[in-house]
Amino acid sequence: MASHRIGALAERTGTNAATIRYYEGIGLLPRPDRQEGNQRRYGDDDVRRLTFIRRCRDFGFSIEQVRTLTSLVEDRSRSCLEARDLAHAHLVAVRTKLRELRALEKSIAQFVEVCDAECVGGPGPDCVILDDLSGKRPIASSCCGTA
Amino acid sequence: MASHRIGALAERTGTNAATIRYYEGIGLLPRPDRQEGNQRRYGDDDVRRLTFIRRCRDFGFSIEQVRTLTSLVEDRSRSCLEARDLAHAHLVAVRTKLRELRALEKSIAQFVEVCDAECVGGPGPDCVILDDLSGKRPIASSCCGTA
DNA sequence: CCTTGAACCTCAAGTTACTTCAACTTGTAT
DNA sequence: ATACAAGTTGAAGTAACTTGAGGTTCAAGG
Repeated sequence: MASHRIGALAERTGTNAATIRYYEGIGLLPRPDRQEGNQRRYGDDDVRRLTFIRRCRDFGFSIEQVRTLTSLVEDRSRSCLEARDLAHAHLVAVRTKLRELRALEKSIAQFVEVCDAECVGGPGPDCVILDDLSGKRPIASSCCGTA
Repeated sequence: MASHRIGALAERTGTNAATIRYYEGIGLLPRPDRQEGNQRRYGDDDVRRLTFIRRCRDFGFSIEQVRTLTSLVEDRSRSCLEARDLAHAHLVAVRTKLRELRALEKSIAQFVEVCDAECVGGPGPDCVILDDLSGKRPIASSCCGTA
């Protein structure tokens, strides 16, 4: 049985040690055994569990959602379909965000392009390209006229 | 000149009224005029500005980053090239976020797919798809065997 | 054996970006 | 006139951590 101290667990899972203690505090991780000098000792199960938690968090699940998911992992009498539904709901949210982000990327890229094309002669106080970002006018038109 | 009260501005921009007051408090939005009874009145400029802020926030830019961007929009004496550079830096950030989000979408979708494919016969106590998330095994394989 | 420095401990407070609440005032519709 | 929705303020609460203070414990070198 591999036994890790908090630093090793932290490194293995890419988690801050303080965050591990925090998770223990809120009951997301079980209280581990302690060695002689009161230091926490973790086993491979803990590595797996924390990896799972971190991955879910990275995926944007809230702590409460992760709690639900881990309880599903723990309690096999409950349906894996429940997990599927949770993941599916999350997928929908991710896809919405993705669509919006793509639109944003497009408009910023366009903005930068216009800048490159029209600001080369040097900027002026009447440059209007900043209006683009605030939606004052549609992107692309004249820019940087020196008064 | 269209003049909105806080509720109208909130609805138009998809922002909580409390958040609007909060933005005012931290100086992200200018203090608006007040009507007779001390209620805030906003114009179309405010609608645009808040729309811009919300858009940036939705895409993960911090309040401080948004502050920089809006100051560029506001202060015309500064170079539009500065705005270009900032926008370009933001574009890089957005693209990174996009990549991450796409990867996320892919893995959640895959997870849901595996669930759909393998859990249709009904879940069992030995369902192992949850192991996928904890990294016990690679995604995709048998699932939900009823003991 | 002793010391030194990294890693660990606890508990408290700080951070970001809001949201919620209480207690009150104003605006609007019947 | 009377509701009642929408607005006001200031303070406190929330999520999910992070940072800090002040004190142990552990592993290595002299």
